[in-house]
Amino acid sequence: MPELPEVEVSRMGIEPHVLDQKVVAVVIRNKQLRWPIPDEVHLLVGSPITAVTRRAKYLMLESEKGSAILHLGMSGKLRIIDKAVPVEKHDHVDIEFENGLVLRLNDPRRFGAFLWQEAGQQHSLLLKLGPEPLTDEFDDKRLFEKSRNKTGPVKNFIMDNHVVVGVGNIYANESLFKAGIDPRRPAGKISKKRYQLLTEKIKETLALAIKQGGTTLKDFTQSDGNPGYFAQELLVYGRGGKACTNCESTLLEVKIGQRATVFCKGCQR
DNA sequence: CTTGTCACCTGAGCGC
DNA sequence: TGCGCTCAGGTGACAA
Repeated sequence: MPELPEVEVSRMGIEPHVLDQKVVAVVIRNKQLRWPIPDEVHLLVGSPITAVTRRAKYLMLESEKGSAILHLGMSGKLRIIDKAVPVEKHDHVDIEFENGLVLRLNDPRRFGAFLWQEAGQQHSLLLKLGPEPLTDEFDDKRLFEKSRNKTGPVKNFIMDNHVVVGVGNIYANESLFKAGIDPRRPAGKISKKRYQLLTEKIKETLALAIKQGGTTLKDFTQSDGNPGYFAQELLVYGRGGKACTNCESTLLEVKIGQRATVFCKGCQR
């Protein structure tokens, strides 16, 4: 399900309901997510949430004791609901708050994670992450320099979390189309000028997607249960075999690094 | 070091 | 209806 925009939309949806709210219970129905949920997550109980933050596609519920770290994997969804709402299939975790609301994690494929980070510590998963795409730390200079000597396709390069975080399959496809770059082109052979455009398009695409409430394909919903509307803006993702919106030629679909890749042979070089 | 492949898991959609 | 197959928005772990 979620790429950075969907996670950020979830964060914004959750924050007003849980900020400064004391956690009264953490209910775990199935601890077998990508990793077993550690017992330490119960340390959240009794303290108010001091912040809801995001790093890459990880969400952090912070408290004085430490932070609960949530990752939605491919199929995870978070909802803010009343405690009385009946539990459904794949509702693995509830975080209950003093105000009677519950943050409920539903994740059919269980590629998501629910982990714990001691106050003042940095979880090992977060240590090696590259810069946030929507900050000034992510710029064309960095992209260009990191790409030298890279022989693999540029699409894999921009999806590499060491290079920049939060660019998943949808937005990699979309950004490369908007920048007019063939996703198969070796990352090390792209000019600085073209990386400048790509950097702009990545930022622009992610920012627009957040504004639209994320991309609803099958099952993404915002934390209020409403869908995101960015799917209407998709120019190439999921449109293999259809006409390019720019030149009308047929969009090609190939696999790059096991992932569906759609591009226009005419517009992307 | 880099690069590529596999694995984790469930559900939807398709052809037969 | 049912079976078997493929595919799906992520990413750590491992092999080469």
